[in-house]
Amino acid sequence: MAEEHRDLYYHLPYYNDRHGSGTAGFTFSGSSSSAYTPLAADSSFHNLQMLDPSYMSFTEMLHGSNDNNTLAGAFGLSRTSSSEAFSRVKDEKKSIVVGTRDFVGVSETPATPNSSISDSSTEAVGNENSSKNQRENPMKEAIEDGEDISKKETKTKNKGEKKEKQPRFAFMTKSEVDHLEDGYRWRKYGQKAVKNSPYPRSYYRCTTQKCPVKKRVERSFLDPSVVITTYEGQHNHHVPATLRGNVAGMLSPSMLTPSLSMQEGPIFPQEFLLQIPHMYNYGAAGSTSGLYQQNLTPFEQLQIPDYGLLQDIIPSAFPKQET
DNA sequence: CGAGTTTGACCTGCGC
DNA sequence: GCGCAGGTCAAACTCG
Repeated sequence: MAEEHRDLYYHLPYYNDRHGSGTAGFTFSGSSSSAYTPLAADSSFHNLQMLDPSYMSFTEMLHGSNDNNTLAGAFGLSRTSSSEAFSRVKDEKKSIVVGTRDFVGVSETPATPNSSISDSSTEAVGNENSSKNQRENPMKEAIEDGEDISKKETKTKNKGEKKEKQPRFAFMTKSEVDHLEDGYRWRKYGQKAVKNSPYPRSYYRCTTQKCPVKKRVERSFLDPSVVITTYEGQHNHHVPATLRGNVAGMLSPSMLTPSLSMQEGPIFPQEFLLQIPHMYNYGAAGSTSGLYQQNLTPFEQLQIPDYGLLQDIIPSAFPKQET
């Protein structure tokens, strides 16, 4: 009831603003609190709406040129109004936002909005619906990176243990490095070959005790320069001190502290901030390992395995080309 | 020696 | 029921 499964996929194409000069290539569609307006979409995801491009530098976004002083503002979310912002999302059956330039975000709400994170029975229903929706809806299937959520949840459900539905964030980042530094410490616990992709998928867990956060890292085979990082769950701790200096220095305290407030619900924007690849690591002077400076259309960036179906579903959103 | 990585085995769900 | 694919485990290994 209080919690629900949410998957948010943000596309962080690349980051030009290495030195915070305010010339970031990271932009959002829309502006201000409506930047990340969830769009009502029917169950087949055909109700996709292109938003008017309005640009905002990454730096501005991070430093709060928007209403709420955080990235949340850029997404139309804020620390104080995140529930409101998300409620806007969850009121919709499904939502998708596509920016017309450098940012593409897809937000999605659960098939069972009322399912509780701790209510296994409700969760079971949600699982069924989720699986069903995935089959019925290629978009959803693509977005959820196959059926891993339903699989996982069903798996745990069958074990008789209730496992929280973990919200997920996926970032697509142009990078030559697979494992993007994000301020947290991770332990790799698995690697699997991915079907239809020459690139393996790596599985990481946060090494902090009792922190449930996992992430998966894989590389798009259509555009090997794109790394897809999917975060699952929420950190219940701060960024490790050894890394915080690097990270926290770039973020306001308000961006850092709320990540602890699990009981207040997911604070995605803040987590998001801390998990933005490249913000600090590859922004370091002298780094040559990180980012391309070239421009890409969001559609080029979207052409990763799991998102390829977007092209079929919303052809108007993609330039014509053979894949 | 501890922390992290590698990698094959195992488990589970789904489609046929 | 079987095979496939995704996800996880855990022993062995590497590294600092």
